[in-house]
Amino acid sequence: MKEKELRRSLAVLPIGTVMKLTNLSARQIRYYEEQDLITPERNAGNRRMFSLNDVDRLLEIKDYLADGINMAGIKELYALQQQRAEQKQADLAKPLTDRDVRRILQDEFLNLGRLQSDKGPNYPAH
Amino acid sequence: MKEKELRRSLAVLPIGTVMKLTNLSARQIRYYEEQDLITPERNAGNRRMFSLNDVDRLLEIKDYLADGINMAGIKELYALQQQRAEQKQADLAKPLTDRDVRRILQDEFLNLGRLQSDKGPNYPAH
DNA sequence: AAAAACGTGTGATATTTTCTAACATGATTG
DNA sequence: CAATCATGTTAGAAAATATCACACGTTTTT
Repeated sequence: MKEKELRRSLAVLPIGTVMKLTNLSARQIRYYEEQDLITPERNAGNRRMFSLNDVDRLLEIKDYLADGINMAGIKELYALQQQRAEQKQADLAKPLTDRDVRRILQDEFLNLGRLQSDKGPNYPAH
Repeated sequence: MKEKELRRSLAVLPIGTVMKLTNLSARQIRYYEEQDLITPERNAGNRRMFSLNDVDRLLEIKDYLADGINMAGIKELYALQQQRAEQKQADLAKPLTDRDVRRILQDEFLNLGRLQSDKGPNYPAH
């Protein structure tokens, strides 16, 4: 699935194509960029070049706008989404620190203790 | 798989993008079109617009040329390939005519007859 | 060998596309 | 009502692309 993501993020489309694909005006597309909702690349001649991901996002933006959400709201949505993605990435990167390991082990011992002693008559099932 | 094919045949790329993607010069790309090896679409302003399939084909053409096949040869290859695709399509469209059915049945009967009589000592195995 | 055909590079010129920047505008919103 | 939002429109400049013609080194034909 890595190759596909690469393809989808390749900046190969000029604004004219994106206009047709999204039914947005050049003005709208540039404005959304100004609002940091998308960040198309630039080629050597300063022309904006868009990826399929950009097109997807523009279509999303259209939907959000149709739902009455304004630019600021959409930007906020993407910021949150971005944060969550980063967190997930970080979690994957270093799955367990030493502290995590110690904490987890300690928890297990605590549970062990609880299971073998201290079982009163109303000890919760399982 | 129909949606994917649609995407791959969408003419969305300008020649500049295709040049980068294929490492071919504009001259080469236009010449290959002149030789009917590709047929990019044109937008309202007469600019060539290419699909991902076009890019694939251009890369193929590059390979063929590197292998020493000339334009005419490549054109022939594609013509044959095209013919086979059409035939396959036709076969799928009307899988069996009445005549086919009768012929196939007759073949089976013939084979039956051969199996049950006429088996000499050297009858081929299977 | 001379001539012709191939595949490509290059240059000139015209047209189209895209860029930025500015001003305009109807619809909210404070 | 004044300000902000989201978009349209226009102007002028730069970039990308189109066609056409000529050049040129390599095969292929005659």
